[in-house]
Amino acid sequence: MQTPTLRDVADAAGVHPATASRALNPATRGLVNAETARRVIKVAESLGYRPNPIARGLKTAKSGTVGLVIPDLTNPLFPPIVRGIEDVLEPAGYSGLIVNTDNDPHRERQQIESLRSRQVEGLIVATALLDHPLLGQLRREGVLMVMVNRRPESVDVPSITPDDATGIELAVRHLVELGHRRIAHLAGPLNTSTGLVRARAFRSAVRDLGLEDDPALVAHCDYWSEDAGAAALRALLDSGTEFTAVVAGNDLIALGCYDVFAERDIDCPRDVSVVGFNDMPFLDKLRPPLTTVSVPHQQIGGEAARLLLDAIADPTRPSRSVLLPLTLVVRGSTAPPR
Amino acid sequence: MQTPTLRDVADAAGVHPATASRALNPATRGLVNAETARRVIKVAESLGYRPNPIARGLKTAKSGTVGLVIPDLTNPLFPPIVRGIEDVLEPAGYSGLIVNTDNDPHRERQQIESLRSRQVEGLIVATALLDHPLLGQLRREGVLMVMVNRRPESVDVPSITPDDATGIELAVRHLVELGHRRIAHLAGPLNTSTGLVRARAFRSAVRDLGLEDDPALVAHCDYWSEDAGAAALRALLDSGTEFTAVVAGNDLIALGCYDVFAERDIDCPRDVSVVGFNDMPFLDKLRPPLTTVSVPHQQIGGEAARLLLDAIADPTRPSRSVLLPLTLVVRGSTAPPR
DNA sequence: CTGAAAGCGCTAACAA
DNA sequence: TTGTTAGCGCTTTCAG
Repeated sequence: MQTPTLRDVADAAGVHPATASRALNPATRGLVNAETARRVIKVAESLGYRPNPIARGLKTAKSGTVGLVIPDLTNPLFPPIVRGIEDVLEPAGYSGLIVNTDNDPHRERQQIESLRSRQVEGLIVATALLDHPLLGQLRREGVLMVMVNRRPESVDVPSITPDDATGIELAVRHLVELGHRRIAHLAGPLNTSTGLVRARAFRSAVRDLGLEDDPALVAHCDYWSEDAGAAALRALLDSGTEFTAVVAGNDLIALGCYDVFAERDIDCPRDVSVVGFNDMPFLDKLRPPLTTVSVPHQQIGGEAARLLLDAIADPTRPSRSVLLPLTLVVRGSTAPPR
Repeated sequence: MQTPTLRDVADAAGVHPATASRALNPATRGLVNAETARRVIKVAESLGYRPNPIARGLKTAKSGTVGLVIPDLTNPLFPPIVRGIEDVLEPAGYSGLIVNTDNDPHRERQQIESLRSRQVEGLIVATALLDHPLLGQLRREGVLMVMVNRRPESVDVPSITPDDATGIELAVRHLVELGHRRIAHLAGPLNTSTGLVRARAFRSAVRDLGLEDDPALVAHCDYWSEDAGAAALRALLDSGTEFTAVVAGNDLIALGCYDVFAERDIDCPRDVSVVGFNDMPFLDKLRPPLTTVSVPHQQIGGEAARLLLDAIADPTRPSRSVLLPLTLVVRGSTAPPR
């Protein structure tokens, strides 16, 4: 036998499908005689009835799904975020449809198209391209959205972001307290909001802590990758600029530094200290274990999902944004300068 | 205006909705006058029409979704698998619904329930519990399934698995060629098929390569975790059994060994060589970089998705299983014994 | 409190 | 080749 439908339940219970529907839906159960309701429920159970959310969705125009737009699930940043999202969506009866954009605007457009046609009720967007025309367009078309890890500049969209500025300050302060005076920054790509925010935060932290704000101490990476980090550090080293510590734009960039250290026989942390950003898994297994700013990714995902569910429940509610506090995890890659 | 429906397109093109439907669907386009078809398509485009797969699904009893059942997305094993799956599903017009079971059988049951009620057309299951009664039940109820990373013993279900046995042999052979004679194995949990297969493969590889098959050289880990790996290695060390190399059940267990090496001042690879399994990201950044058996996770995911799509296309096709070849990645954690 | 009837958006017979 | 009709499984008016 096929999976039973509402009709089957109604027939078996000797009621009209509409009555069965009301009895089975907790929200409308009150409209029905308690006795009848009980009977319907029992029959439904014995038949192994499970409502078909697709059919329900067709009627109610709610799909029970939301789209998760991420660059690449394979980037260790995202799995915890996705997990945090799912853990909040699931008990609310929602599920997430993941798409990977590889940061390709064309692909992103396409994927979002596809999500919309699948009738997602909202979007959680974790792609980091700045100034996206698509963003405003979606906004205007009334697509509910929450931004993760990035605060849109021009558009009024709820967002949930780590407090990057404070995180960077934590890193710089830690180095200053160890006695460092010449601290370099390997900034992430400046066309990403994260890269920009962290680079700005670095310079103001340096000034606030009474160090000289020397532009020569900031190098830029073209990508958030080990290779780009290594290249930037090499350039910095080759420029002859003196420094005793590095604040990397993220952990991958910091890993690139490790490669250069091996290559040039530089002893970390004795010659140079390094601080990363994100606290990816297994950083404690590196030699030396990487000191880094820890970002609560799973919590970020959870908050994002909550924000979106709120927006779905009441689309008129003004858009709220959340800034999550970060912590510094001190490990072995930082030490006093010698 | 709301998003246009097929009706709107039909009206605007001056045809019946059914005609519009035929014109828009590539599969049935042949049934319609080429001229008319072109017109309908143009109108659809200009209106920004996008078909509603939910409504379509209600009619055709196909949801265009498949369920991905994994233990925990946060485990670095799974993101590449999921990515591989999505990359195959997407061009086929399908998308994946991910659920995390945390290896809790109750939760798993529940999640699969929920997936089924969402009308997924099939399941890709990557959870590793052996001998699952649920499995047979689903099978009997005609749920299409593909197993990833594990070959179900009793039930006839298509599966796609890495060739663990050969992988282990690769590892053991490498160590033997380096001159090791007393090689230990830190086996994963024996209630997982992976743990079992690798442990068996280890013993037969040892015999095949002419070493003594000493049971004292095999220790068992209760979990696939660093802590369990560390505990197992400590126990082995404390037992007084002599060995110069370790084949770890997976990379996490190998990482646990690194912790013990640090703790007990053991020099890897001079005192003890270690081989991992899986080739997780960033293993090359460890000190020493971990030699490990590389598993093509993304490809595994892709194959699994293909298998499932095949089964969906023709459910009567006999179930095929795939064994993917592995390679050994030699890094710095293995060296001749001293 | 319950039933009747209509319809969400689409597709698949069947008829013309 | 196109239109008609019916219906996927469910919810939601509106009567009764």
